Amino acid sequence: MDVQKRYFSRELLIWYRANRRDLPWRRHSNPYYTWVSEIMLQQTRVETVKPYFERFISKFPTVEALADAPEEEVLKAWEGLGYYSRARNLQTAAKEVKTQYGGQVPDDKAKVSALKGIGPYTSGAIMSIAFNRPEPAVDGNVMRVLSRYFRLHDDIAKPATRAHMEHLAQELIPEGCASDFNQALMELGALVCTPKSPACLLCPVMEHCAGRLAGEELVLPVKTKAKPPKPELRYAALIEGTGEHAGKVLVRQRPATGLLAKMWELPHLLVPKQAGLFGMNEAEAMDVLRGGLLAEGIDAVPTARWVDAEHTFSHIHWQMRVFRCELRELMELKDKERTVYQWTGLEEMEHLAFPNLFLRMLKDYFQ
DNA sequence: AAGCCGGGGCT
DNA sequence: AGCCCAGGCTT
Repeated sequence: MDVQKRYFSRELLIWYRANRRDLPWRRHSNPYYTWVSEIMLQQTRVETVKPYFERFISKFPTVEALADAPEEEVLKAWEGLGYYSRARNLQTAAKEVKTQYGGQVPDDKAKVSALKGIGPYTSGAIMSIAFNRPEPAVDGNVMRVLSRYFRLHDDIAKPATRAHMEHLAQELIPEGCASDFNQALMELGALVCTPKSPACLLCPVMEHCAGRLAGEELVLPVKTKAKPPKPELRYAALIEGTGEHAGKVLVRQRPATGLLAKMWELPHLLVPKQAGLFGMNEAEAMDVLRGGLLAEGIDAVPTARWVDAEHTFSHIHWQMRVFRCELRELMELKDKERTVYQWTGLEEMEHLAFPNLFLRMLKDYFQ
């Protein structure tokens, strides 16, 4: 192995051992903790994950506790984190680990990889961090670091590039130090070799960083851009209860698959784009909403605009206009057309999982 | 290979 | 306000 590689592995390990962050999932060595943290850390920052991880582990301290929990509780514990299929896959996998492996995460790459929600990165992370096995764990941080240090111009959005990086990353693991080294690589990407303004002067491997020496630290890694999200206009209804439902709001549960699966929301409809409806006036908009609600068995009259809200997913941009509505009549709502409706106040919300968009609107309404 | 899945931080 | 970040699954 050449000097540049040896130097990298040695210096990075030394740096990490002096600079590793004290994180909740690093306080004890427990494969279940490693697993939960790695799933939460997919697409999510450390600072965001910390409080979720603490709450999640106190609610579900073991694989078995997670396997045996009601699904709604798991989803509720994930509320606000996003990518909710992660939570459902994690529980599915926990049931598998409970029944097939006696509740112990197996020290076996093939078995770990076969679990729901665990792909090449996460299996590598679990095998290396929890069991100190010399497996690569190549995430976005690692690809950025390696692209820069070795001055690789391959597009990191391409699967073939990831395969190359995995080979390189495995080669770099110092004998017997897979756990620390893989964490060191990711730690460097998170703290020093950051996407926007890398702190090269603080970097333990700056001297042999080919990207930096070529003055290319800001153009690396090369990555094709994602398509912009598709805009969607939606009209939503804030239907306030009366009588026995006074002080509550009508909410519904989303279908079991697809976007925001099984999460709760305000009733709303997608405004068809054809008729140039983006420029619809208020009265027309309320008419459209009234018709949409009626079609679901809700006889409610929109009375006034309440708030506008925007929310961007990776591929869709929601522009939502919320109207206050007066309820005239409610048909049999429970399980109607397989859609579950419920009146909710702050108390009921404790048990229903909402995406952040609606969570914020409802908290705002109730406070 | 491309599209589907949330949410937040930085400038 | 607009840009960027990013694993795994499904098609």
